[in-house]
Amino acid sequence: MLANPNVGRVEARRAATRAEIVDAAWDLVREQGLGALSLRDLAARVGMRAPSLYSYFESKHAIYDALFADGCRQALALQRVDMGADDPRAALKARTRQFLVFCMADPARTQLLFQRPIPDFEPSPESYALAVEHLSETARMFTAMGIDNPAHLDLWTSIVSGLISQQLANEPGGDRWTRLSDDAVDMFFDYVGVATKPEGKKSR
Amino acid sequence: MLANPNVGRVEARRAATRAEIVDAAWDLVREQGLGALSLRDLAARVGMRAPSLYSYFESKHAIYDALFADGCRQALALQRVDMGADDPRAALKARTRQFLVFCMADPARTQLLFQRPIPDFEPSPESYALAVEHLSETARMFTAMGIDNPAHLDLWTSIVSGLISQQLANEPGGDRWTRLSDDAVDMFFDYVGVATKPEGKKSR
DNA sequence: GTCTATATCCAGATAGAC
DNA sequence: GTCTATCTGGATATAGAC
Repeated sequence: MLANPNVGRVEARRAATRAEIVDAAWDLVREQGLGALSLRDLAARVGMRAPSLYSYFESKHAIYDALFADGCRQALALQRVDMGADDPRAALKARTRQFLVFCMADPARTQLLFQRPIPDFEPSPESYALAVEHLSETARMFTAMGIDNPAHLDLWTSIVSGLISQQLANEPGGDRWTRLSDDAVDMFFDYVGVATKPEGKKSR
Repeated sequence: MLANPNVGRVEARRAATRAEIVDAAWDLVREQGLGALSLRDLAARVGMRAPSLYSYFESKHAIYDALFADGCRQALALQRVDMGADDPRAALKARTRQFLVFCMADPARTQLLFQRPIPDFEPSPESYALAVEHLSETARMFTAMGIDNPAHLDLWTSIVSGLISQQLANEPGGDRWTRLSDDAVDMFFDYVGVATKPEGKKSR
């Protein structure tokens, strides 16, 4: 068989259109909420009619799944930027603030990624793997800090998710709960008893 | 005007039917989720047709509102049972366990009361007052324990809501997070620094 | 690939007879 | 108060022309 140089081009075009649809879907759910996403509106956003979307996604669930995967990749990318803090306590504070900003910046995305908002929607295994990787990354960070008790990791994720859910449910747009971020880290670190500064690391 | 003894009877009948509808609505949302509540199904449960519900509630939102108020009253009733613990730490542990059982027993109710699950639904002022009362009751308990910093109350509500949201979102029916209840209380109490046993109170 | 047209189904709410 | 019948509007998804 001969190599067909058009195959790559046409596939790239398709991928670009899919990405355009996903971006438009983010816009819609940001404006109207996760549940309000309709294929009609979404198609209109990208200059199509609803049935044409089926050329790119086999169902509405597949679109949610693409959003889920996309959101996971955004969260992972954020998690990989270096925060430049050597002290574990300061590092977790910085990381937590960063994560809360990420979550508050787009409540619909937060809902989709970290809550269970769409009835009958479950991410595909491939997308779910991205979510697992996000948690694994946190687990690695905890191990590096000397926190190896899985229950402590669960306790921590629930603290963060509590700040987020209270903020979003009771005062979206405000900071009554998110501003407790540093206090939450202190409370948690005091409880699990990790050293605030590993001595003899910073200066050589 | 003469007093009409039938007025009371007919109103009582109406209230009873309303209560019957609310109970049937709880059954439905427990089985199928909050969002799946439809007037047709609800009417069928109580042996009616959908339009007849409008004799008892002026809209679907009014039904959600009645559910919200009813759930608040359940939570308030629970909050008022004496837990028989004099030590603040033990008291909060007992109270928290009780609250988590209440929440896990009916995830749909928990969602309705403590999250923001129905688009465009906001409880009426009268119903919302019940929710405020529930929080006030917790605040009173905290004051009695010597915790008067409002930020600490917010921190606590977010800890509890975090345990609940993680448990419901990631492992409904399990106890991976709810079993951290006592640890959470210890962590919190250690941080806010209240005395575990107020001395000279127990024996007189 | 995209369209029109349609199938199918569902929802909440209202009109008016009884 | 309850019903039938209907209004109005929405949804996802499919068939088939172009």
